[in-house]
Amino acid sequence: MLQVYQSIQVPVNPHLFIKDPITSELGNNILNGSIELIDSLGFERFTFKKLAREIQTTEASIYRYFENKNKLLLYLTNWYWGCIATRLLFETKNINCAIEKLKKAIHVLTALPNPSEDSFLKNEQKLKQLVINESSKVVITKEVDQENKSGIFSVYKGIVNSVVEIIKEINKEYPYPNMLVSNMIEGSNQQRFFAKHLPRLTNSRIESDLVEEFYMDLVFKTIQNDEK
Amino acid sequence: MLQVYQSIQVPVNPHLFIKDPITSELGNNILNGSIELIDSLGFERFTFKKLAREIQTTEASIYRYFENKNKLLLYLTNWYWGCIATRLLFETKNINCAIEKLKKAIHVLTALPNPSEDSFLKNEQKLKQLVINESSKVVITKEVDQENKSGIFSVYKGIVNSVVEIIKEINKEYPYPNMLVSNMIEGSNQQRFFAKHLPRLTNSRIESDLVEEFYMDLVFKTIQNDEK
DNA sequence: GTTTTTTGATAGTATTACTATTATCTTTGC
DNA sequence: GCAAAGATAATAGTAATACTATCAAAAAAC
Repeated sequence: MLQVYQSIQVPVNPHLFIKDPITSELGNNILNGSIELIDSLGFERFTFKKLAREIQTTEASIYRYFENKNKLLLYLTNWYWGCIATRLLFETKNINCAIEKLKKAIHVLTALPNPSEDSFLKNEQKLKQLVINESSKVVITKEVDQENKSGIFSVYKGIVNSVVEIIKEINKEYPYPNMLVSNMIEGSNQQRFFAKHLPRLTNSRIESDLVEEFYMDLVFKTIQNDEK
Repeated sequence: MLQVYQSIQVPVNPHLFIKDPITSELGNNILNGSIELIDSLGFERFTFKKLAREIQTTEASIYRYFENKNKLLLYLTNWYWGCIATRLLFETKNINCAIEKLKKAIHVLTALPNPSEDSFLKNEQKLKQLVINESSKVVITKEVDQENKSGIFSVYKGIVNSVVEIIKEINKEYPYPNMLVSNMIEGSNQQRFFAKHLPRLTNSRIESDLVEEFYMDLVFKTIQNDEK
C-alpha cells in the first residue's frame, strides 16, 4: 500500500503536515483510514481517537503527523486537487483547438470519475466524495486567510487559472472568466450533493447525471461572443 | 427589540426550536446575540456558553430554546430565506413581462442588500454574512436527509421553484432550470466569499461587486433559445 | 394571590482536542 | 553484529465542549 501515494508525484504543501505521511506505513494508514472514516462518519463526528482505533494505532501517533483534523482534511483535498491538476495538464496537452481544450477541461472538472478507467488511484472516487461533502468545512473558515498565505490554495488557483486562459483564447472579451470557472467547479460538486439529498434543487439525478452536460452548455453559451 | 422579529411574519419550521424564540425577550436576545457572535467567532468556535456570557444568561436557558447550535444556525438561515422569499414575492408581483420578472428575481437573489433601503430588518446584512460564511456547515451534513424530511428546506426549495417557473415562461425548452437557479443562488454567495478571501478565484471585488451582473449575463445567455 | 411558567444558579458527565512522558520497537550506520 | 537514532505504543492528564439535571427565584397568567 505504501507506494500507492508515492507513485503519483503530487506534492502536498508541507504546511499541512508535521511529518510527511507518504514516507511511512503508518502515515499511509492514516491517509487511507481517514478517507474511509471521514466518509462514513462525516467530518464533524470524525476524531483522531476513532481513527486510531480503526487503524490500530494511538491518538498520539496520529498527532505526530497532523496538527489536527482540519489539516488532515486539507491535506486530503489538496492532494485531490493535485491529482486533478495533473490530469488536466495531461488531457489538454497536444490539443490545439481551444474549444476542444475547453471541452476536455470541463470534462475533467465536472464529470464523475469513471470507476473502470480510474487510472490514478483507487481512492479517487471516495476522495471526490470527501471534497463534495466535507471540503467546504475546512475552506469556508476564519482561518482561510492564514491558510491562503501559506499557499494551500495555490494548486486550486492554478487549475482555475489554466481554464481561464483557455477561455481567454476563445473569447478574450468575456469579462468574468474566473467567476465562471470557479462557479463551475464548486457548482458541479454542489449539484451532486443536491442530486443525492435535495433533488428538487437540481435536474440531475444519481441515476442520470446531467452535471457535465449542464456546465458544458452553460459555459459555451456564456462565453460566446455577443457580436456573433 | 422584541417586536423586530415578530413584525415580519416569517414563520420558521417548529422543528428547529424547542421553545419559539420570538415569543420572549430572552429568545430575541438569543437570536440577536447569536448573529453577532457567530459572525465574529465563526460557527466552529461559537458555543452556547459564550453566547450566554454575552447576553447575560445561562447556558441551560439557551438549551431550553434550541437543541444545539446547529439547530440555532438553521433557524437563522431559515428565517433569512423566509425574508428573501417574501421579498421575491413582493418585488415580482404585478410584473407581467417574464424577462423583467426574472431580472428582478436575479437582483433579489444575488445583489448585496442595500444598507440604506434595508426595509426588512437591520440584521439582514449580518444575516447574509452568516448565510455566506456558515450555512454550508449545517446543510452539507449527514443529517441533511432527516432535516429535509421535517421540511426545513421547503422555503428554499420554494424560492428555487418560483424562479424556475419564470425561466420556463421565457424558454420552456431549457432543460436545466433548477440547476441554473440553485447554482446561481449558491454561487453568488460563494463568489462573495472568494472576493474577500481568495480573489484570484473571481473577477468580483469587495469594492466593485460584479456578482449580480455576472449572473444576469450568465442566466440570460444560458436560457436563450438556441434556434434564435 | 396563588398557580403555572420562565429564568437563574449551580453541578455534573461524557466526549473532544489536545500535550507530555516514558518504554519499546525498528531502522540505519558503521 | 551492535550502538545510536528515530519511530511508535501505552498511558496519563488537562482544558474545553456539549450537553442534562435539579432546585430556587422571579415573572406572568389566571
